[in-house]
This record gives sequence, C-alpha cells and structure tokens, in this order.
Amino acid sequence: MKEDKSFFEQVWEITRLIPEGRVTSYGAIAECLGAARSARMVGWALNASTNINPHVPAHRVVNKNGLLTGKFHFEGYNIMQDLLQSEGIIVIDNKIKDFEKHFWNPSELIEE
DNA sequence: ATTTTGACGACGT
DNA sequence: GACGTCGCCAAAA
Repeated sequence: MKEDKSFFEQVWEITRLIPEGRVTSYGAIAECLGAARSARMVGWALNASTNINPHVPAHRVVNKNGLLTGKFHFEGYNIMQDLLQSEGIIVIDNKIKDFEKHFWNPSELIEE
C-alpha cells in the first residue's frame, strides 16, 4: 500500500512525523525506507517537498554531522536555523548543538 | 535509452 | 583530524 507512493512521498511522510524539538539525518530516513545507502535521495525528495501541499519540516532533517546542509535551499539564509531554534534546538554555525541529544530515530515511531 | 546530478555517507589518504 | 574520492539510487535533462 505504501509502495504505491514514490520514494519522495515516503520521505515526506516520515519527515512530517518528526516531533518538534527533534531532528534526524538523511541516512536515518533512507535506512527506514530501505534505501539505507541512498541518503542523497532523501535530500532530493526533500528538495521537492519545499513545493508540496503540507509543509514538510525539512528543517528538522540534517546530515549525519548535525550540519544544516540544506539551509541554503530554503527561502532565506537562516530560515532553517531560525526554525530549529524556535523549537528549542540550539544551532550554532549552521550546526545543531547536542545533535545526538535531539536526534530522532524514524524507526522509533514507524513500525512496519 | 543514456548521461548528469544531487539538501549524503563511509572510507582512504 | 582535515581533505579527497568513491559508492548508492533515483529523478531530471
């Protein structure tokens, strides 16, 4: 039933499930989808998500380093950073402070 | 159908 | 530990 959706939609779905004040990495989402080695695809999917109907909290998705790699893809320069800080996440120099502390595992909420 | 790329990740140097 | 290269998979040109 879920395979009907494109890889993108699956990424958006998981990204939307990210609780506030939590962040995750592209690889984690990719792994949850079964495309563990396709972390890049997650980023690609999120790229399209910036133009879809429900707002996808792509700002909560960062790379494994906790670095806001995609912040440049947002409307403004510090949009992503500002949003994260609004949720209680400390961002310093485009990087999430205590990244692993705010890290959220998609498999934690998603049950196959 | 083929080639290029792309918001990453892991490994090698 | 910083920098470089390869690998993965899927979509766009």
